[in-house]
Amino acid sequence: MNHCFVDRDALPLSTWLEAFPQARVVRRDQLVLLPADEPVVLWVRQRSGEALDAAMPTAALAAWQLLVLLADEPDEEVVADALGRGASGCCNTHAAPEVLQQVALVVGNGGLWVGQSLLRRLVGGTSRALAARSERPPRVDWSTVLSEREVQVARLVAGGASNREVAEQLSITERTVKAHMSAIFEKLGLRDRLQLSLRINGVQV
Amino acid sequence: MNHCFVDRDALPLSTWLEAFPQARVVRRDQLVLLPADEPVVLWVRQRSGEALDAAMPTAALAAWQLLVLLADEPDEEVVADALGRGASGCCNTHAAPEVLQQVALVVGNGGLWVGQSLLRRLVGGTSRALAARSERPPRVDWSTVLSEREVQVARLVAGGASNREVAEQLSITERTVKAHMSAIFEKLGLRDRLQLSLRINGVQV
DNA sequence: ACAATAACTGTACTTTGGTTCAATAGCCGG
DNA sequence: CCGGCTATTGAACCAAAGTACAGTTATTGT
Repeated sequence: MNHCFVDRDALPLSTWLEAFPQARVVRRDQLVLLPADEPVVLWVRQRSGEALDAAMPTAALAAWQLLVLLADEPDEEVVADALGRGASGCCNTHAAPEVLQQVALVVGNGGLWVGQSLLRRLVGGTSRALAARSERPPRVDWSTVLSEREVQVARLVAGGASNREVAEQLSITERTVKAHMSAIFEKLGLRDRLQLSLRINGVQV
Repeated sequence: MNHCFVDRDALPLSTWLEAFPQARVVRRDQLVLLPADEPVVLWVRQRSGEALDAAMPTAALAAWQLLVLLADEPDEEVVADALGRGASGCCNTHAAPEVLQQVALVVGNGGLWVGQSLLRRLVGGTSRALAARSERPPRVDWSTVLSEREVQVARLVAGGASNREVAEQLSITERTVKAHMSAIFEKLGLRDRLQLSLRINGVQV
């Protein structure tokens, strides 16, 4: 299976090429120039604020072309719209390489991939859901870098918990939570809890 | 893949251990103390008459933690609710070992197990799923609720920027950034920038 | 036995985040 | 024209986050 990333500019994210070193990267207006004789997954990026029309090709997809939407800001309506236009799936633009490979596996075998969190929204459920889980596995194995306790703290913080809430949850002092946080920042080279959240949830580097 | 059964008491059913002899069994309050360096499926039991809140963990799930609800009395609404809270599936508490293994296979590979009836509904098309969604308490669409400027601030903050960085980026005062943030929190009913990030990045519902 | 690591806590401090009082100015629809 | 919305900013303030320095306890490996 070949892979082709389609973006406004032909500037691939490093994660894309990590996932598929052989992948082609083209601008949107060059999409029609692709060779048409081989099966390919088109990874179409929709940037922040863009309408779906701007990203999705207007031409019909060939039978051997599979399309996955890479959304900078995933949104269930956009996903539903994309699926309605023939896309085989949707995931975050900044998803980790392993996730992209996983998506490719599912899509390549005729499946649909919409990401667990997004699918969950389609299914329904209460709007005030507390569970915060990314459909992406951690980008680096920070579980090996961090100690067991630090990972517990990091998990809670990444889910939106304050230091006090973490302290209550783990039955330790808020001071100790801070100590763990400082160690976490030091080890991972991060600045604050928001960046930690982005890292753990695989949203960003 | 490891398996951990979570119940009010740490008393596993025989079928559970038949399906996964290596499985761990813990009480609900011990959930956060689990080792964090290995992928695991959490089999959370909801006993008869219990609310979902009693069974489901309040803390955020890590990316490598998958959650399957074991319901003593499976109910379609409960299933939808559980999925909305981050579960990867739901089946009967007393399901046969082979069924549990089947569920584990699907869930472990990133799929959702929702049982035949609910699944059939989803296959019916996303449009119907969306229609069903619109009947429930509406989840505010942040990009339409916020003003244009607020959206700009929100995006930068969600990406990890500090107030000062946002101010520089938009050529305004840090004070103004704060004003926008307050308005954003008010409109979206959020507590701080970390929750805003989770909302915007689609990690949280 | 000893070094190293992890977990935990205290006091004190600086920085950042967020709110509460304001206030000024522009735009737009009724 | 005016009421409402938006953008902007100030000063002051409180709360939370994060750092610096210092210390105890337990465990583990050499």
